[in-house]
Amino acid sequence: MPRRSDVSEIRKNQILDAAMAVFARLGFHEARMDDIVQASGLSKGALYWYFKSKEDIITAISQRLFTMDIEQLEGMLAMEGPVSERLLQLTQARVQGLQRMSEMIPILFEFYAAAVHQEQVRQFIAAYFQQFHALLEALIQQGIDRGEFRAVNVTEAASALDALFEGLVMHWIVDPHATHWNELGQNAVRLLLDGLKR
Amino acid sequence: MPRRSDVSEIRKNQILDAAMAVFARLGFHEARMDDIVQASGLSKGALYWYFKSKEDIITAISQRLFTMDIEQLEGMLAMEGPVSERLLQLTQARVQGLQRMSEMIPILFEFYAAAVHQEQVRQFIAAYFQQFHALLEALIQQGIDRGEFRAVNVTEAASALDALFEGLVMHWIVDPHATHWNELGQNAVRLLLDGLKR
Amino acid sequence: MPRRSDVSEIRKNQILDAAMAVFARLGFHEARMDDIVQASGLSKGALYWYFKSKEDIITAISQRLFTMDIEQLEGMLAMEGPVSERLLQLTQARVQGLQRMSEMIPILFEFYAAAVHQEQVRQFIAAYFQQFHALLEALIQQGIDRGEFRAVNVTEAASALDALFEGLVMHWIVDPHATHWNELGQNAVRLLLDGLKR
Amino acid sequence: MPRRSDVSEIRKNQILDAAMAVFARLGFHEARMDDIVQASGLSKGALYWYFKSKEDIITAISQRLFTMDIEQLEGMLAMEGPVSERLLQLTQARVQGLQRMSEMIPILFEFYAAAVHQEQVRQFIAAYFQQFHALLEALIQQGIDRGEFRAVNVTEAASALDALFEGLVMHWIVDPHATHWNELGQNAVRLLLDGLKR
DNA sequence: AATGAATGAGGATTCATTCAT
DNA sequence: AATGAATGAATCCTCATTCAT
Repeated sequence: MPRRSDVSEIRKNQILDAAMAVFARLGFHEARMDDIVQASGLSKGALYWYFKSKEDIITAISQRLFTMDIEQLEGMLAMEGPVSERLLQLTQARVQGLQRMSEMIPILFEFYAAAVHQEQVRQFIAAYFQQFHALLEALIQQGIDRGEFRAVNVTEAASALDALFEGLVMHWIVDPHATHWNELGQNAVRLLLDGLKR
Repeated sequence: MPRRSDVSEIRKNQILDAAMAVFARLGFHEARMDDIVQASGLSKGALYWYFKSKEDIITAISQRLFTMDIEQLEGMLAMEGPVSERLLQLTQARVQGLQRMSEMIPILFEFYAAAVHQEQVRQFIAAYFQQFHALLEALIQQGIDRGEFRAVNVTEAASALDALFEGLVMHWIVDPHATHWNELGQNAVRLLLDGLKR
Repeated sequence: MPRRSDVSEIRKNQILDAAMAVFARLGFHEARMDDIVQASGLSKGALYWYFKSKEDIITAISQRLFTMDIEQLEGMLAMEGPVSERLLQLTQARVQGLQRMSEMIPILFEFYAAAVHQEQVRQFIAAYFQQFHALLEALIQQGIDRGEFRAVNVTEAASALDALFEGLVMHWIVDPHATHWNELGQNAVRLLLDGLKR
Repeated sequence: MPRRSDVSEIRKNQILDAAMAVFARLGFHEARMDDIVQASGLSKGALYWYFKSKEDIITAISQRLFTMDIEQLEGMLAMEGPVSERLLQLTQARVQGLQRMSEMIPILFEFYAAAVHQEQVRQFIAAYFQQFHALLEALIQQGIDRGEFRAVNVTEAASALDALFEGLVMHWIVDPHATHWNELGQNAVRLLLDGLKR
C-alpha cells in the first residue's frame, strides 16, 4: 500500500534512471530534455515538477553516484585476515562495481568535467575521494599495526592506492570494452603491496 | 621577411591560445565562439577563415595537448644510471609538466568527456596513452635486463605506472591548488619501485 | 448556520481578494495562477472550482471595481444646497475613494490596457464612465436650472469634469505616493466651476 | 550614400516600426517576437542583434513616444497673442497629435500599465508629464503677467490643465473612434479659461 | 584575408488548465 | 468541494555558421 509521498520518490527515480541512460548515451550537453522526457515515459511538465532544471537533474545524479556505499566498504575494516588480502578483495569489489556500471562511465567523465565549473558537483566528488582515502588510510594503518606492512607514511601509501584506482578508470578511454580490468587492478595493487610488505 | 604561411600560422596559434584560455575558464560547451573571437582579438570571420568549426578548434587543441614530446621522453631510455632513478626523474618531469599547464587541466577533463562521443578525440588520447605506456614498458624491461628489477610481467607493471600517473591528475579535482603533487608522485612511484626491486 | 452558498461566496471573495493583491503587485501578465493560489490559501483545484479561468477572475474583479456605488453618488442629486458645493463634495468623495483603494490603482491601469483587447472589460469601464457622466450632466443641469451656472452646454461641461477626474488618476504615475490629491482635485474643479458660474 | 553606421539606425527603426504596429494590435503580452520578426521583414537573429530582449524593444518605444517634441511645444511660449488663444491652439495641436497616432493609443495604455512595474518606463512618462506641466505653468504665468488671467496659483491651474489633457486620452476607452475629440478638448479648455480670466 | 551583420533551427523552461482521486 | 500531480503547447532567446562586402 504505497503512501502518497512514495509517488514522489518513484517519479524522481523514474526520471533519474531515464536521465542517466540518456546522459550516458549522449553526454550532458547533447542530451535534450525531450530525450529524458521520452525515456522517462512522463511528460515535460512532470519532469519540471520534480526537478526545476537540467542542472538539478545532473546534481541529483551526482548525489546518486558519489554519495555511496562507504559503509559497505567500511566492512573491510572490521574483517579478519591479512590486510593485503582484504585490499585485493577491495580492488576486486571496486572493479566489479565499475564493470556493473560500465555504461555509466561516460557519465563519470561528464562529472569530472562538470566539477571544474560546478562547485556543488566538485564537492560531491571530492567528498567521495576523501572518504575513500580515509578508508584506505585506516586499512594500511591496520596492516602496519599488525606487522604486515613496513612503517610507511600512511597518507602517502593511501594516496598511491587512490591514484591507482582512479587511474584504472581512465583506462576506459583507451579501451572502453576492456574485460581484463580485474587483472589489471589486481596486478597493480599487488605490486604496490609488494612495496609495502616488510 | 615573413612568408605568407607564417601569418597563417601566427593567426592559428593566436586563435588556439585564445580558445584554450576560454575553454579552461568555461568548458567546451559554455564557451561561445564569440568568447574566443573576443579573446583572440580577431573577428568572427577570421576565426572561421582559419577553422571551419568549433569542433575543428577542439580537435586542433587536442593535437596540441596529446601530440607531444614523446621524443623528449624517449631520451630517458638512452640515459645511463639506475632505471628506478630515471623513473623518478620521469615522474618529476611529468608532474612539472602538469604544474606548468595547471590551468589547462580543466581542458583535460573536457577532452576525457569529449572522447566518449568524439572518436577522433578518443584516438588522440588513446595514442598518447599507448605511447607513454610503450615507453614505460621499455624502461621496465631495461630494469629487468640489468637485474635491477624482478622479472615481473612488464606490461602489468607499466599499466600500474600508467594508472598511477593518470590517477595523479584526478587529484586535481580534490585539490585544484595542490602544491605537493611532486611529493605525491615521487612517493607513490617509490612504493611501486620497492615492489619491483629484487 | 451558514447556507451552502455562503461558503461559495466566502471562497470567491477569498480568491478575488488574493487576486487583487497579486495583480496589484505583479500586473495581470506577470501574475501566475500559483501566486493567487498561494495568496488565497486555497488549492489550485479550488481556484478552478470557483473560477474557470484567469480571465474569469479578471472579469470578476472588473465587476468589483467598475460596478459601483452609482446609487451612492446619486444621493448627490437629491441633496440640497448649491450645486457647486455638492460638486466639490463629490470631488472629495472621489479622491478619498481613490486614496482608499490606492494600492489598487495599478490594477486600474491594467484594466485600461486590457480594455483595448477585451471587449467585456471595455464595456464595464465604458458603462462606468457613462453612468458617472450622466450623473454629472444631471448635476450641472440642476445648477443651470437654479440659476447658479451659466447656460453652458451640459454635455460639454460634464465631459470636462469627466476628463478632470480621470486625469487626476493619471497623476498617480508621476507621483504614486501623492498626498495632495484632494487639493489638486478641489482646486481644479473650483477653477472649472468659476468658469461655469454666472 | 549611406554610411555603414546608418544601417544600424535603419534596422532599429525598421524593428521599432514593426513592433509598434504589432503592439498596438495585440498588446505587449499577446505580441510574440515572431510577430515582430515577420512584421519587420527581418530575421529573428537580426532582431536580437539590435535589441537584446523584448523588454528592450518596449523601452526603446517608450523613448520614442515620451521623449518628444517639447521644443516644438515651447514655441507656444515665444508666440504673440492672447495666452488663452495659444492654449486653445495647444489643445488643438495635442488632439491632432493624438488623432494622428490614434492607432498607437493602445500602446499608451500598455505603457501606463507597464510603468507600474518598470521603473524605467515610469520615469520616461513622469519626465514627459513634468515637462508638459512646466510648459503649462510658464504659459499661465504669462497670462497672469499680461493681465489676461487672474492671479491664480500657477501650479494648481497647470495641474488642472494637465488633468484635462490626460483625461481626454482616457475617453478613447469609452469611444475608440471618437471624431469629436477636438470639440471636446476645445470646450473643456474654454471652460477652464473662463475660470481663469479676470 | 578580414569584417560583422544576418540567419534560423533548436532548446530549456513556463504556466494555464485538467483530472484522477 | 478540494487536492495537487500531470499535461504539453507555446515562447523567448541562443549561438554556430554563413555571406555580402
